[in-house]
Amino acid sequence: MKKFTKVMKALSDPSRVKIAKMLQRRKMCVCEIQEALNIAQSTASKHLKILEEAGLATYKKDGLWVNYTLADGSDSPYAASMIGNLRHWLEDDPEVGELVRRLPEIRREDICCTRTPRARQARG
Amino acid sequence: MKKFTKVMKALSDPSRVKIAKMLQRRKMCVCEIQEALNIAQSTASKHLKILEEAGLATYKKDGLWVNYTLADGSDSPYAASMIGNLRHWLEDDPEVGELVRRLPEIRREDICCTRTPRARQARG
DNA sequence: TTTATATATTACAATTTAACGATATAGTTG
DNA sequence: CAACTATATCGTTAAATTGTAATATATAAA
Repeated sequence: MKKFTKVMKALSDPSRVKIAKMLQRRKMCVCEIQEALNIAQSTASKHLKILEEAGLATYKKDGLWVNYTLADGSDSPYAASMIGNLRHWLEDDPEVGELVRRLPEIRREDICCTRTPRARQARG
Repeated sequence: MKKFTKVMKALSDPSRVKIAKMLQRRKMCVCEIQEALNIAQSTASKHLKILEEAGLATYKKDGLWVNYTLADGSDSPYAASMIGNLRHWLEDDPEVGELVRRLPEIRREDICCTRTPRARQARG
């Protein structure tokens, strides 16, 4: 029961649904999601944790970066089913559409590394 | 988006999931659900309203009684899908099992009508 | 080893939710 | 119409949720 309601709760928040729909397109790091949704970093991180604990998302560390992807559903049949459904659900939602349209412009190289003096110097 | 998250939110509460699993077996009035879940009448009524507004349940009035059933899903494809999934999901959940086992003993005639003097008199 | 940086965690304010008792409403019965 | 009854709604309270800034952690680079 808990395992089921956890998946439902995870998908009951619009921000998390949007994250899921973006991860459906490509892997993303926390700062890319923060940028795409225009939310605080801690907020993005927390949402991702909730998705992960429901079995809807996973991550792989790559140095400093943490790449989140949609889970394969092996953790939870409920999550598996919802991930499958979300492939076609909400494809024509206006908010999701706008997000997806802007997705190519959301690149980690433009977001994080350029913000500090040292980083700026590094790229000239 | 809202229509989707509404379904998810409705099913993110254990009491409402239990109600859905009971309605899967048979139609029920508010006082039967109140009795089955051992909750206040106003609580049962509110849960049913949330399920109804998500497109997961409907009701038909029959005199004083209001019979709730699972919806046919025509209101929302998301609700339709979840109703379908819930047919097999959680069938072996212990809490749901216990509820379903006790379901035959939950009869409106034993619950509501017998509580007042006049009702008692009416049935001798 | 010091500095930088991407992410996670914590602490807290604001909002939402769930539960209840009390009351209102709608329909029934005498 | 007056009493009764099943359900809905309202007002309140406690708990959970959401979002944020501040801080901690882990990894990389100098």
